[in-house]
Amino acid sequence: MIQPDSYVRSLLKRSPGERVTARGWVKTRRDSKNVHFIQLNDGSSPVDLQIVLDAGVVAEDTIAKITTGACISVEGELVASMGKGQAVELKALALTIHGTADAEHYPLQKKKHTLETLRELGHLRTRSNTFGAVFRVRNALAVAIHKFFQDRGFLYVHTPVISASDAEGAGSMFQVTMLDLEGLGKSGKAPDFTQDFFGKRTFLTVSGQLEAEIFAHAFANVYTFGPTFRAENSNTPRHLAEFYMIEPEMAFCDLNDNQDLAEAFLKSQVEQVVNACGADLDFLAKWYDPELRKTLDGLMNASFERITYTEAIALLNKSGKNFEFGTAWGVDMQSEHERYLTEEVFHKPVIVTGYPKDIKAFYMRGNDDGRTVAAMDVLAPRIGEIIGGSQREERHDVLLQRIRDMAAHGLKEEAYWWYLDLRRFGGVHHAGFGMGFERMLMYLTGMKNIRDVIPFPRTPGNAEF
RNA sequence: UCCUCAGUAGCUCAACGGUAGAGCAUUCGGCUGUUAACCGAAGGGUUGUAGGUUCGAAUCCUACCUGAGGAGCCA
Repeated sequence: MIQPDSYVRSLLKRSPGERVTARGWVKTRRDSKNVHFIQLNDGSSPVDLQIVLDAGVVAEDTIAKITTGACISVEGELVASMGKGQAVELKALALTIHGTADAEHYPLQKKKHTLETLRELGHLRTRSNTFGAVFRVRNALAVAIHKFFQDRGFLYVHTPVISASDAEGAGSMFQVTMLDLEGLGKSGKAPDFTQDFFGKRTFLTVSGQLEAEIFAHAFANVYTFGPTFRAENSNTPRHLAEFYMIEPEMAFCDLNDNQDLAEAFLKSQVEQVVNACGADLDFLAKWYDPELRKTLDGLMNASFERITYTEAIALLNKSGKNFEFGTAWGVDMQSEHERYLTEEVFHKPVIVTGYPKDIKAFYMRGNDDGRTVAAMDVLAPRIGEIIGGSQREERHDVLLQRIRDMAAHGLKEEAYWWYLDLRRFGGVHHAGFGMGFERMLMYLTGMKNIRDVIPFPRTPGNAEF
């Protein structure tokens, strides 16, 4: 295997004269009369290692097999480069071909492909420059998120993927069942879920929040970071059926603390990724979004605007803009409204709080005015809502009444017995939020389709690879 | 799910009612410490699928499939 000091990333920083072995996949080969140049990449760096292979070091028929996509090892000596574009290069003394890539059939060229084409080559797109950069940033972002919370003493909790409850009280969930669907269909009988694997209907989770609240009532500050699933038939560049979500939950926390944390969280992520993946961001900026660095700097340096929903509606009403959808108090804001606020009014992230309770989830804490809840949405330029959260309703009687009021929407009091118990025994004011991992990655990479920031996108009609 | 646009060579695209083309890739040849190298030649197509209109359809019409953008739902 490749040792830490032998990744291409490391080799590029080592000194001329060192004897090393490089391993990886060939990006391209250029031939001269007396010398061959091979661009080698092992996924560790957006910059390739240039291999210099003098004529005669390996047989002619071996050189013919060193084509784009082939996997090779090269032993040699690092030397100062005679050409421009790299400080050091590897002068080959011996070369091994592990796997050839028949040039007539290998689908990746050294030329640029469209992202749509690469999406259909999900098993090979990982070797492209673009997806190398994207997935290194994805890795760095995951590390940054853990570091942010770990530095603050948060406990990382794994909430269940299979769940019997629906955190929002509505929404489309993927059902998990071992019942014989084919047999049921033929018999015409209704399914009996008491006979199913878990003895009740179960689904893939849409959120770990309710379980995270359990942990917040014992560990104070906790966070989840795992996959979530939505069976909605959403066909947009911003939605996936399977995506990753980060959900911190904090006891002794009100909505102001929650906003402070969300803002610090977003800034920390950008700062850490900028520090860890500068070369990748430069590559992405060059090919996909010239404004990327400016956007990221803007987020790090801006003080997020904080307004109430009521103020937001007032701003929209007096904007003079001809929106496709009308704005009125009590109606949720549309994408165009959110974009107007972040992109045209404030030119930076905006935190909107105090939404009407009728358009928000049952667990959000009721405000004293009786008609709004302590909810918050963080809206960012270009991608819209990146974080949604709230202070939770910690008053047992208020929460119980809210659940009963929403029975018509399918909320079952008995299903939330343990959630209500948290308010009966040692309850405390608490708050939290959820952030879509891929949405944040779109922001960081400048990628405009969410399918290009997750290794294997799951969308309606597509579960290839 | 709704609206709009697009499916032509391996890839990126042109031709928009009258003989289907280019660049890149591939193969072959040449040249050069090259930088998504360069120069020359060759091979490569039932124009997404199924119907229809027409003397004639890649081009017009219908349905379906696939992809993209916008909307809704949301993270």
